[in-house]
Amino acid sequence: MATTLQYRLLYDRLKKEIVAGIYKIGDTLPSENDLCSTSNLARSTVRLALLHLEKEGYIVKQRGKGSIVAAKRRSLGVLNFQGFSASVNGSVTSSLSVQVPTLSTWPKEFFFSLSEIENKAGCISFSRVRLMEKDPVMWETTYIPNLNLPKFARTFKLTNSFFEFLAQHYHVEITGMEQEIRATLADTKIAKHLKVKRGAAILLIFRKYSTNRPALNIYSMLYCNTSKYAMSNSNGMKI
Amino acid sequence: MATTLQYRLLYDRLKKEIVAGIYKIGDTLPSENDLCSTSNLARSTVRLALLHLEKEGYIVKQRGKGSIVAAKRRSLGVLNFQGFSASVNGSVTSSLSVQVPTLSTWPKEFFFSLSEIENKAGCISFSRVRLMEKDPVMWETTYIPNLNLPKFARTFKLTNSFFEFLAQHYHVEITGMEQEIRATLADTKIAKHLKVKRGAAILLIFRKYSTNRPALNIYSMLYCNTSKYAMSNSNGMKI
DNA sequence: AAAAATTACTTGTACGTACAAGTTAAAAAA
DNA sequence: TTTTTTAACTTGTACGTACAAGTAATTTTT
Repeated sequence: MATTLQYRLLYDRLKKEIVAGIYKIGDTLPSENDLCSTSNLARSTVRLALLHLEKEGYIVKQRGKGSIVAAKRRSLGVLNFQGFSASVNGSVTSSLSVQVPTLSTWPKEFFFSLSEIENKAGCISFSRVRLMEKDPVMWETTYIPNLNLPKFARTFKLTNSFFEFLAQHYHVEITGMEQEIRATLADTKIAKHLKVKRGAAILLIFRKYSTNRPALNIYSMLYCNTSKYAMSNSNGMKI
Repeated sequence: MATTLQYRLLYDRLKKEIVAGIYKIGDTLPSENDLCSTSNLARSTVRLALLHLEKEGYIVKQRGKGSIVAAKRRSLGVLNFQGFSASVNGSVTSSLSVQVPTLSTWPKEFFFSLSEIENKAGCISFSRVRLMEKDPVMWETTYIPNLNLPKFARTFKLTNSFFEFLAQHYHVEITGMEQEIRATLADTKIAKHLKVKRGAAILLIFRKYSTNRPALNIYSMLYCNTSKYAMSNSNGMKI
């Protein structure tokens, strides 16, 4: 259903024209009064449209000057906190399998403390390397407690999006995330997987995702080569 | 100079009352019409005040219901050493001054692209080293455009909290943050400030904070020694 | 007793007017 | 030519009216 809200229509039109490059970064939009007359709207309605454009970072308003088209915040690179496949914008990404899903016990000295239930359930783990433009940039090992996820190890394919798979097959939704970030030096194993020299600077991230199943947390350990692509949060994160 | 803007006065009053706990989280503020009559303002003026409160996360508006006091979003995605400013947990933290606030031009090849306005305004920068239990763990350089922040360079003391200072003296509130994270190797300068060996693994973070002043962004560059303390987001980040 | 309709609230959209305040370029004065 | 003033723009604030649309409790109907 298409909206018939006047400010929405103007907002959509201007946004389209900015995205299409009709108004370029640094350009000033037509003044509010101009927009009023050309679109036959009251100024308050025009201002409402501009307010939303500003809120989303398409323009910056300056008293006495006008509404200036801004460089919309978009992630330069790579991995945001929402998961690899979700954040793609233009770059070619893919995955290499390192270890297919395997049921075992939890590693000793695990990087997050586990609940008794998780501990008893045992651990499914798998490992893959992520590529950006054919460069390996991230080596990711994921650990899940083996809690009521029938047939997971057999049916999950490493080329799939893990979180989408969980949502579709088990109705598991991610509700939160904690992480610890360190810098470390590449050892032989890391060097091999990420194709860097031993002693290169590597980003090391431990993550704990909580889900809508209270006992089910997902853990992951990431080694990242940030020499070419940085880790970033895609768009102005609210704090 | 105290402002005489009507919406500002109402905004300040409501904000104070929220912070003071007169309106608690989950409470609904008086309706827009109530605020109109009690404060003798037009509804558009009242809405302007509420708009600003909403933008800064003090309230959430819901059509048909009202303006509901929200838990102000605080440092959800901000990576930090456990124990700095927000989430103190016993650790003794302090700051060492490296460079007091200085007005100059922006560094060439700045890590974020600057707007024309920011570029012309020039740059105030300062630099400090953060300690955890007497260990230097972070070397932070902050860059601010010199935009309508009178006397900043002289009055800001490096032992103060920078964001609190901005809020108190200039009504500047942080509304968002973007960051880029890399791993790098310590050079001589980093080694000296963080007391590590050259070639040690160092976390490098570029941040861009946006504020309630559309043209005013705050930039900072952080070198972190994560060998003893990791960076983490304090509480389960909503994703 | 349960379902439907009404009513009284809430915020959202849209119209209008008027003046204040910041910016910039052109015109006037030095 | 240089400086100052003016004028013509821009967005910001503040007032007003009217109705649409969502919410929730009450009243009416079934």
